[in-house]
Amino acid sequence: MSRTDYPVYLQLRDRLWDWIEAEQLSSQQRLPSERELSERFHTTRVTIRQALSQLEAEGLIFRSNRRGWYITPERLRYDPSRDVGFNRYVTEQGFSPRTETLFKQLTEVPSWLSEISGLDVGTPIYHVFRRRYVDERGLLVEHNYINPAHCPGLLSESTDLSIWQMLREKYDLTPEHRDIEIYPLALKGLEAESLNVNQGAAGLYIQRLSFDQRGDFLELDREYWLHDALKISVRIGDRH
Amino acid sequence: MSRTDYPVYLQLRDRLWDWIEAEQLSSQQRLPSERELSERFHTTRVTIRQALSQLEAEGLIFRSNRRGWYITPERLRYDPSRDVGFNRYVTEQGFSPRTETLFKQLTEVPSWLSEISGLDVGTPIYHVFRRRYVDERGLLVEHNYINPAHCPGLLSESTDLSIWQMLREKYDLTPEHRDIEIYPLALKGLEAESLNVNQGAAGLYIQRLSFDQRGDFLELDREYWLHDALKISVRIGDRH
DNA sequence: TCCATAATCTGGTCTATACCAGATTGGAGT
DNA sequence: ACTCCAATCTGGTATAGACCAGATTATGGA
Repeated sequence: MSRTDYPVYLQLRDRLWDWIEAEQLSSQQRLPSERELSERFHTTRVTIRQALSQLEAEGLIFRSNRRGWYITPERLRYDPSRDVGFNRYVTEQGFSPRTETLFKQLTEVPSWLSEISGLDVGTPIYHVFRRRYVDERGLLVEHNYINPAHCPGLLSESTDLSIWQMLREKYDLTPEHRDIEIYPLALKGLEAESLNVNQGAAGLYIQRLSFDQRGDFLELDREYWLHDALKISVRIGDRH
Repeated sequence: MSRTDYPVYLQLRDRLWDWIEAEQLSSQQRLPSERELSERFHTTRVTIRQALSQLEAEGLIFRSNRRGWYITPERLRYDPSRDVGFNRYVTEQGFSPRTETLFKQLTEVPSWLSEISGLDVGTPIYHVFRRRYVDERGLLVEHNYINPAHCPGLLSESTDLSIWQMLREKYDLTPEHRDIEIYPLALKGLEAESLNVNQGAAGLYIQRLSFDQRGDFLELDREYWLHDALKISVRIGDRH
């Protein structure tokens, strides 16, 4: 029934898919090693790796550096237009969240940030770098750049929870409008290392630039997600 | 100056990047063949392909099936929350758009569409499948499912321009609210073939589900974009 | 029991080679 | 000039092997 000119690695993809279904492997479970799979399916490691990469691109499996291949959990639904914190999203969907602050510092506005925020180069700015987990899988890393003019002393607070909740409750800050950018990219450098993926792994970039009522810059959020980790879901035009 | 434990294919990536800059290759220009590059950089074709794939993931170059590698054009800015037609977007940004209708038909609502639209299974529905180009590069394919109850005779119109414009001007239809979903996926089957990319090539999926004031289903739009083709850009909360 | 270390297992990288199929090109014949 | 077809060029697929580095596991001594 299968087309004979169908490449071996795509046939293997289908057989692996079926095998995973038959074995009822579930979220975060480990597959047999590449060597074992290549024997079981009578092919070479190179070809089995091509098939595995295919399933990886499709989001069925993911790799953990030099540890093996695992079944990808369900995507997290995510609405970047809302201020709801990450932790609430995750728990609402029945997962367990965790946030790690990798570093936080007071630094100076670089030129690229000056261009999009309107702040002068060299102005003080908070910079927080965090990693977020769902069910102990690191799904994204996030850079927050926050205008200290509106929230002095922020860095002495804990940043392992929602920054927006803190800004709202402690400093009475709410964004009036936002510029959001989203596009696929390759995870590289610090972001790839922090997420324990290969250089060039597929990712999704989400940037949120927030301003207050006076048009002053409040915060910039740059998120780097694993490509298979989320499903953006937004409702537009519904006021109730 | 380079770390000695840096893998060869990443070093090659850097050298290729520099070489492309030095040669001032620009949008849609072709690179030398893989065999030529592997000689020029004193390595094998397999390794040069790894480096090329890296640059492909980063969006610097793209491949055209069995023709060669080309420089990726700038990303198209795109706001899926607005009703502005594709053609207008593209021309506003200085590119030339083109749309091809691959097929259009009157069919029946399948179960998956019934679940998200609220229409009964088997209800008549228009189905249009189109391919969109920017500067003669096919960037996306798109499935439109339109409720014929609101726009009888739509299929006899030309569908090579904006469907929304037609719905608005000819049938006085405007969506009251929309559910939008966005996530990265692998392009497969019909979508991969229509875009002339390999099975499993990285892509971005955008789905828009539109309802009218009464909450009736108007239209479903499922777009499959090349991963390097667009940058989603949305402004939220700004009423002026 | 604990901890340091060695053996082992895993995916990651790389070479060298071969053949295939689709796309392009060049030339012969009209 | 034009058309058709064969030669050639391209990336795509596949084999068989090798070695590396990080992660895990087993082991043996304190």
